[in-house]
Amino acid sequence: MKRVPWTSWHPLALKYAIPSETWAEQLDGGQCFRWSLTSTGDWEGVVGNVVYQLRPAPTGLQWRASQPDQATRLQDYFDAVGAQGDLLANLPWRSDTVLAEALRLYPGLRILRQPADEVLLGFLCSSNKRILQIRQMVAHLAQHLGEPLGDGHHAWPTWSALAQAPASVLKQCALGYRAAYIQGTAQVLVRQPQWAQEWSTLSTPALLERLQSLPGVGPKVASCVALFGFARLESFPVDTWVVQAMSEAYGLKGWKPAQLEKFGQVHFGPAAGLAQQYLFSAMRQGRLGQSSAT
DNA sequence: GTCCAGGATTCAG
DNA sequence: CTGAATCATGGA
Repeated sequence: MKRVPWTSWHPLALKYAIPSETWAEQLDGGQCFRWSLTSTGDWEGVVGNVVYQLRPAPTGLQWRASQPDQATRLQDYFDAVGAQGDLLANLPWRSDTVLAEALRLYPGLRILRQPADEVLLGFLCSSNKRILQIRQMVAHLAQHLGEPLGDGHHAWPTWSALAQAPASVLKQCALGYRAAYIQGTAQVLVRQPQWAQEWSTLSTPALLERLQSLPGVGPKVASCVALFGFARLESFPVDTWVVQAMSEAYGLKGWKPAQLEKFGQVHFGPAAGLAQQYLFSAMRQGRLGQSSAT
């Protein structure tokens, strides 16, 4: 088996650091699905057709990649310039003790700027599944349909490969009823290779509508793709955990997802999606108290 | 064996 | 339009 042609190690300078207690939630907290903690304590993951490794060092965070010239790409992925960190100041944590607690639990947590194709494929797998199983489905898809990158790693499969995949191969990926969603969406997007770039010019409401025209994409998945894949930070995905958080910690019992989405965007403002990620993480890990918010 | 999952779609009323 | 049933699979 061919080996990963690693570059040398490079420093990764972040305006706002991601401390050690946040890394697991940052890279394995349900917004991305292809990072893993290695036996040596480093993080290893695939973005696009590139394998990356991250490791702490005495001089700071370091990374290397399976291809050269990835510095700009990785800096963008982790919002190295700190645009989101600056937005945190505008969230209502001064008056919202629930949010304040969630922010305190995961210092430095941010919305990764992932390729839209990967977010869409990942969340097409997400319906009615736990994060562990989403990871497994995506790993299977990459293994069977993605380009080999060395040492057993595989690139994300292209929509073309997904559209042409035999049913027997999709069956091995344990997608369940989501296989039809994935192949249906692939068959649409393979004819629009520039879809992400073209749709990126749409307003957020128009983008959400376009996304929901794809098979297997409803309100929640569209909201996640807009947030994680198109950097629409005002997007406020409402999943089972957010429903629970809003019900228990904010007293919004019985509210429907669409109502909670509206509430979130009004209450949290232009960076509602960022707030959502903190609340999601805290709730999912059972660390969100029941103190009331105003 | 039972229950349920970062929901979407289809169907009944 | 709203709410319920259905969907395929595997981990807990």
